[in-house]
Amino acid sequence: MGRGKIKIKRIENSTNRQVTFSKRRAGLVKKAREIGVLCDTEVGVVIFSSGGKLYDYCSPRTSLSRILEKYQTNSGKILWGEKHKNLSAEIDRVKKENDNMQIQLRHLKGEDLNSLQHRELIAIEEGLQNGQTNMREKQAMDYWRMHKTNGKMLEDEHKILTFRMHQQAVDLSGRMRELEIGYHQVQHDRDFISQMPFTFRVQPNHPNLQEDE
Amino acid sequence: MGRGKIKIKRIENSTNRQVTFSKRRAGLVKKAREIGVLCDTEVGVVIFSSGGKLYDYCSPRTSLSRILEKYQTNSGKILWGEKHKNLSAEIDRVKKENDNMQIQLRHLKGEDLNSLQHRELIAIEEGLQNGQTNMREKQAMDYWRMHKTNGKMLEDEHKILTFRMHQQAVDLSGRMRELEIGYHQVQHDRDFISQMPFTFRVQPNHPNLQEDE
DNA sequence: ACCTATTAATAAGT
DNA sequence: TACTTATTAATAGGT
Repeated sequence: MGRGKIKIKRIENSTNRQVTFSKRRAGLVKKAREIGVLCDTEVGVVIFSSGGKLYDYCSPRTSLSRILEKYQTNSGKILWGEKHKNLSAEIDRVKKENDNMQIQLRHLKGEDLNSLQHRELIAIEEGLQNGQTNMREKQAMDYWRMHKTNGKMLEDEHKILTFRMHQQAVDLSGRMRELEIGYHQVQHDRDFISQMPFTFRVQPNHPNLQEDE
Repeated sequence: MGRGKIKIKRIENSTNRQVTFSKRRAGLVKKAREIGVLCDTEVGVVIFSSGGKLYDYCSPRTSLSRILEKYQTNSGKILWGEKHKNLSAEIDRVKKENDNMQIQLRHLKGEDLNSLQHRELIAIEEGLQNGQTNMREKQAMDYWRMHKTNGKMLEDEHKILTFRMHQQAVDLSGRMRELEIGYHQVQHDRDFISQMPFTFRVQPNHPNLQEDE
């Protein structure tokens, strides 16, 4: 890939060899970085120039020595001591925790959903609902406290608020049940609507549809 | 360098990620071999797939462990105490990451909200809404695919579904705006209702309240 | 695994 | 060592 094709054999001209080394070293490191990011992997590269100079690369969130150690553990060659292995194992353990949380976060943010089954989707949606319910309670509490502090809390309005929140909770849990049931009905039913999660059904008395009738 | 340009960021689709990993791993090793031959250098490459599997390459006439040893000797900085320190620091770093994610997760689940400011609460609620929107899109897609496969997809019902989802999105974003505005109004107003986030207000035409009128 | 349109790497020249 | 560009090499997306 250049002005001409070259054979993969030692470059005799030392200047050219040096230039090619610089360029290709940069290329190799770039490729290593890319595969690390694209494929979420740990990569380490060590290069000794013919002059004996050391160049290296390793993916972020780790270190070359850790990669090398992992290599030794994995390939069965033991050069370094036991205590360090313990530390390394601890790191692996914590990183695994880390990965799991990362996945959970992704799921809660609605990313990476394709790998999930219905059951799991339902669990996540439930989690989101709970989160929202809690958020709203917290916000309502804030309002309540604020107005109490200002001496402006009105009993009636608090009642309305409470009722409304209760109503929402009931509404939500009802929808969740409908959703779950919907997913487990027999699939060869002709009645599409009856299988649609309640969340998506058109409610006849919904304000935005009444006008269309 | 393919049918399309890609961004260098984690490939979300796990199948594609796997395929790309295989291809690029081969490419990386080829490049390593080439620079070794062309420039007469020793090269070592270590890759851990996200599944933890080890892949490596090292130039002929040597071995990875020899390269690693040379690396240690040459870089000299990896004395035992030093290495120990590095590992400990790594553990600390990863644990800190861990804690942060844990906090994020808690917040998304609606726990531990008292330490947050209104702005942050709003951001989190927005995140929850996005997550739900994505969830629902995914579920709607699943339904659509399912019924298409069964040959039972009815055009009209798909239209209703689409309309309903759009309506919900509009509804939600409207509520969010109302909520944010509500929080920043002057606090000494007598009118409690006007300060209440739209989310909590009683809507006169809500089906569950109409009966009470 | 294979195919190929496209992008990316780079050899040679300056 | 850095820049340019003609050319080859790598590979993304599809089958």
